[in-house]
Amino acid sequence: MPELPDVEVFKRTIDRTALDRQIEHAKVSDTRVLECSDSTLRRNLQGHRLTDTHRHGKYLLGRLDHGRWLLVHFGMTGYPVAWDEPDPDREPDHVHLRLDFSDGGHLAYCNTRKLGALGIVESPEVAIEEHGLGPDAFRLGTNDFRELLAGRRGMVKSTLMNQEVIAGLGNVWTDEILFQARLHPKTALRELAPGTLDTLYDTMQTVLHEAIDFNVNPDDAPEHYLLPRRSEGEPCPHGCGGEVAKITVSGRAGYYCPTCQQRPD
DNA sequence: AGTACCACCTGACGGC
DNA sequence: TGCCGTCAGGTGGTAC
Repeated sequence: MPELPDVEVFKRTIDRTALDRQIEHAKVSDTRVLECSDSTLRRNLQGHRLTDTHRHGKYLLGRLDHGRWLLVHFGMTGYPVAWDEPDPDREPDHVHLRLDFSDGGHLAYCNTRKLGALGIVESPEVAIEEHGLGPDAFRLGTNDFRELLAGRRGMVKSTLMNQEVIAGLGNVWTDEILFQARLHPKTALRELAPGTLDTLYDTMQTVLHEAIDFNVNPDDAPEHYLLPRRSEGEPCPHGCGGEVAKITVSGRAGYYCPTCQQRPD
């Protein structure tokens, strides 16, 4: 599930627990998510420090003190875990990479489903280029947003989820944004008035920032959020009296309120 | 260009 | 209890 808000929360965890700490040892325990060799990863980490992090969409990049960057993608089930217990083997489940700091702390990359990525890249720009990512959803203005979507003929949900257009939105947060903007997921972009696109942009910014503020924890979401009600038959969080329904858009399961989110016609 | 579907992978959950 | 099918959902590839 890690999308932009989740990865931003992960970034803050890593900033708080790992920056400027000497990496004494890097242990790779699962090579299936590596985009580089095991030895390249270890060689670039051991004896070095992370000095800064940068998030682009769902990717997290950590600058190392030699200038190259650690690239991390969390896939659907990835997350970082930091702990300070002296015993490095008391680690969480599904660890793929564990960093042991010289002062005794640890940071692990965990990922149950092994759909993710770890690698070493020259720069964030190179990584963005190689993965064909559009601009990050937080680093574009309302004019950029309108221009990026202008001339596209797809459905609004599919387009927002397309990382080549805008980087950061996945299934869950796209649904939330469309619910709050009261747009049907299958609305064709070309049907949207420019003013509606501006509203959609504002909603996207608001929802993503709020999500980070409540640490992406569904239990802490505001009352009017769809997030804790992502299943068929749940009462509409806008209180319209309708029920949450499931819809398939481009092969992805989406949730929405058929009463609040009508297709324009 | 856009849609649809599959594969990757594994844990959770519902049905019987 | 326990097996089994289905779902989850990010990315990437293919077919149309």
